[in-house]
Amino acid sequence: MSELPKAYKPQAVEKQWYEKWTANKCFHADENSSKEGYSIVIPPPNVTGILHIGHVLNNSIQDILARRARQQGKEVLWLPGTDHAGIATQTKVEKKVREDEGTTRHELGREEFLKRVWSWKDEHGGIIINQLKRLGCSCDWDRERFTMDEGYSEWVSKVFVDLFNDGLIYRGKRMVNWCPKSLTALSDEEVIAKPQQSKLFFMKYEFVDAPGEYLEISTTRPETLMGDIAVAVNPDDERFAKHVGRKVRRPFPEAEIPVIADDHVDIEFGTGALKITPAHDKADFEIGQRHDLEIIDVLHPDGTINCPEVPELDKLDRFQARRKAAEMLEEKGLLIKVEQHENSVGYSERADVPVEPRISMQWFLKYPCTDEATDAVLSGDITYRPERWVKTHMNWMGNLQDWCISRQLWWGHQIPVWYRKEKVFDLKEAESLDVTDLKAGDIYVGTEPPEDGDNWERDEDVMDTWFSSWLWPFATMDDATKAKFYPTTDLVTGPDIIFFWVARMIMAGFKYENQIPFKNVFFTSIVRDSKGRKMSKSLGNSPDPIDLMDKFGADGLRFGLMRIAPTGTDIRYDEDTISEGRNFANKLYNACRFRQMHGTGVVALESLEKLDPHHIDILAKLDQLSLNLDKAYDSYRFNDVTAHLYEFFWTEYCDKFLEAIKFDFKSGDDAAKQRTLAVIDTVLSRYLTHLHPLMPHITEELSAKLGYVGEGEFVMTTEINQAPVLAAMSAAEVSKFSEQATAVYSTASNLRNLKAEYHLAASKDVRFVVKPVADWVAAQCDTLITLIGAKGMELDTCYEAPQGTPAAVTAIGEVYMPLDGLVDLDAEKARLDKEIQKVAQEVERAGKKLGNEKFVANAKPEVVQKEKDRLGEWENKLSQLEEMRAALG
RNA sequence: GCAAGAAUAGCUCAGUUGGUAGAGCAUCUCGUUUACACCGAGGCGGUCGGGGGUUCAAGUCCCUCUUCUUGUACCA
Repeated sequence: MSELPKAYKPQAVEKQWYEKWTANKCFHADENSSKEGYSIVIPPPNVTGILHIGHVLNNSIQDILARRARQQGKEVLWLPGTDHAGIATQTKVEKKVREDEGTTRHELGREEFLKRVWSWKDEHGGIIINQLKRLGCSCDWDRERFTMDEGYSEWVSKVFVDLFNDGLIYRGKRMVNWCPKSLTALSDEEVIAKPQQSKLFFMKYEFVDAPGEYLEISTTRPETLMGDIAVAVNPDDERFAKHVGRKVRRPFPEAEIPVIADDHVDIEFGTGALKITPAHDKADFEIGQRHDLEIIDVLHPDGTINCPEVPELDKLDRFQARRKAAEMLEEKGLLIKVEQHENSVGYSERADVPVEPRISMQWFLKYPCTDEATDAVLSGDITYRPERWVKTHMNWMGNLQDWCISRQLWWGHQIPVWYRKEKVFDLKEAESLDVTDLKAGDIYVGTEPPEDGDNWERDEDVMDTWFSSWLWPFATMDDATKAKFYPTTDLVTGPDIIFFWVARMIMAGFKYENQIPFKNVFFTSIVRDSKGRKMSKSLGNSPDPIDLMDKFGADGLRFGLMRIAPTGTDIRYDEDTISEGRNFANKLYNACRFRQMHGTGVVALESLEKLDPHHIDILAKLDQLSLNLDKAYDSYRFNDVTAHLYEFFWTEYCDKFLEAIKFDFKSGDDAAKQRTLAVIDTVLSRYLTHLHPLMPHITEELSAKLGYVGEGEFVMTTEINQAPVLAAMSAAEVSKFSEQATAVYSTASNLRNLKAEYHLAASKDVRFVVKPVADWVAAQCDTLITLIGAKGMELDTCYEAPQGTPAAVTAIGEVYMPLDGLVDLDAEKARLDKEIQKVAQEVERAGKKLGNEKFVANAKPEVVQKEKDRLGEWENKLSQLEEMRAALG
């Protein structure tokens, strides 16, 4: 055992322990184990993504749960993996292809492009995994999965085919969310509504039968007016009812369109007349359906105008076209005014551009097992923490829309549908396709390509990434693993993907495994910056966790983050909190270094005989810590876990206990020293085990260095010892010692205070005289001297203090601080008066409360008793203080 | 609009059946005594967002208002 350096350097230590754990297969989950199973599947991060602070929070919690479960003797599976992240990854690679090769994916062709994506994946796919390892994550890496690996892809196809055969998947022409940048359809969940400052254009359409007479219309999208096929008014709108059935003139391309009546139109909004563009607005589309209106699409997929009849606008970008169309209206004298108007616009989650409502042929899924999934959450078979997310979940479940699962991308699971070549055109243009079309023999749906493949053409689209993710809890496991570890125990994820992922996994779980996929869902907080903003790359406010680990260590980062990880709300990220984690690691390290300086070899605690109050006290607090941790873990209160660990070690162990025992080491009494070392070893070895889930590396390091864990053994694989250390001692005796220790500590605090008031904080020459309250005080004087930093402490029941001797009433009795030549009578009088005033106030307050009959009658007996005890103490103190004050004249 | 959450010390946050408001950081004063200055001792700092109510007693329960966050709906 080598002497430890003065400050803890986590970097090398952490790396070394991770390697040791891996080499010894500590993370391996044995599906044949007879132990109780515990399992978590990781929310798979984007395969080419990099770690951000949200991942750190999320995965630290999972690691803490997994490590704690191992310590409780469970067989633990933490199953890791990554997600192919269709749009995000494809977009990245397209950009790279454009930059590096000056070409596009279409020029390269599907096969060549996919080669580029795979090599990008191979190049960057390991980054986030290595970052998780750096963090200390105890995943079973032998079971690492990827949503596009072979077995997983088979599952995805199988599920598609199965749901198709069930009639739950169909193809149809629908109004979908179209991303003009990624050139693909999106699900409703991938559209983010953003409030915007828009312009509301007021324009006028001339009545065909009455030239010079106009109908006023308001719109935010003049660039789509070429697609107008009608103007709608509310049938109850008295202003316009008479116009229904008349025709107005669309300005360009010029056309006569009818005025129709529809309830959807809001009389209050704008002019009360709504232009109907069924191709470019969801509501207009529905109105169009009701009135059997023609659909005129005036946009290209990329958001540019498709309207050769109006050359001024044709091929313009939609936003340029908006301005241009307004100008054209103005030139024609048809623009009345433009108002500022706040509305919200749907943005593509990935590409961050406004989505375009667009009619297009897509594959849709009717969700399976919705009833079972709803019941599972409502009945509590699946627990949500915080519970309020149940409501959010239910709001969504109650308003389910069919899921648009096809994407016009190449990177992903290609839809396993083939069209007979000679009919491919008809089939692709067909209004709808579903299981009934299989019978005609013109489409083929299967996990394997059709045998006469040359006669078939495969659907080009791929599936939404989430269509693979929703199978994650079971598609990642083989049968033996499932038998042991499914359903999984805990799922830890962010509430932002409750619809994307959590809710859908529950439905898939019921559909394919006939049961819930997980028992508890823990939703983490969202980490925000100090101004309360979401962390984002574009804002540049997202700290790099790797930098933080370089600076504070993985353990420090974990501990610091967990200290502020609440169960409910968002957390504001503050680097100072992380540095507290580093400081704590250093404190721990130095406390262990202090132990090491007093000899090698673990000293066993063989007996509780002859232990001092502060020994018993710290052991009692250790036992209490264990109980507190159980409670905090049971309720997933990680900030409580952290707070208990912090408080016990820093305040109770270091600030109080370690200071108190320094006298044992100075005294020269070897037996006393050995007893103290035994207590230290008991506390440290257990404490390091308790702390391990939060700070896995340093706890292994120190346990090994101090010999608490043998060569080839690990804290992480050691079952936690739950038996109380003080089991052999009666509760009454324990509390007697604890009270004595508490009295000593509080007296130390009082006397330090007294010293400070006389500017003697630094002086160690001060002597004290005590009028003790009990016999046991005598044995505590040496400890007190050490704690206070004083020269001596005498007991003298009959002590008569010289006039003006500073004194304090403490838990061990009246204590005097004789100061030769330093006595200032007036100062001491003033100090005592102040103290008396304070105590008198307390006596009055407690007296008043106890004088209140209703309080005594209604409050719980223990509350009343506590108040009585307090009053007694204050009164006692007051009379002592008054006595001392009287002695000064 | 609807729903959920939040508002406590200068900052970040605790405060679990109502019973004398807490921690860390920051700041100030002292201090390198055999672990640790990534430290120790001590101090300063709060009418718990405003207003009402219930109660002997409210940070905690109820009502209401204000501000913020997050969903969600509508948005021509």
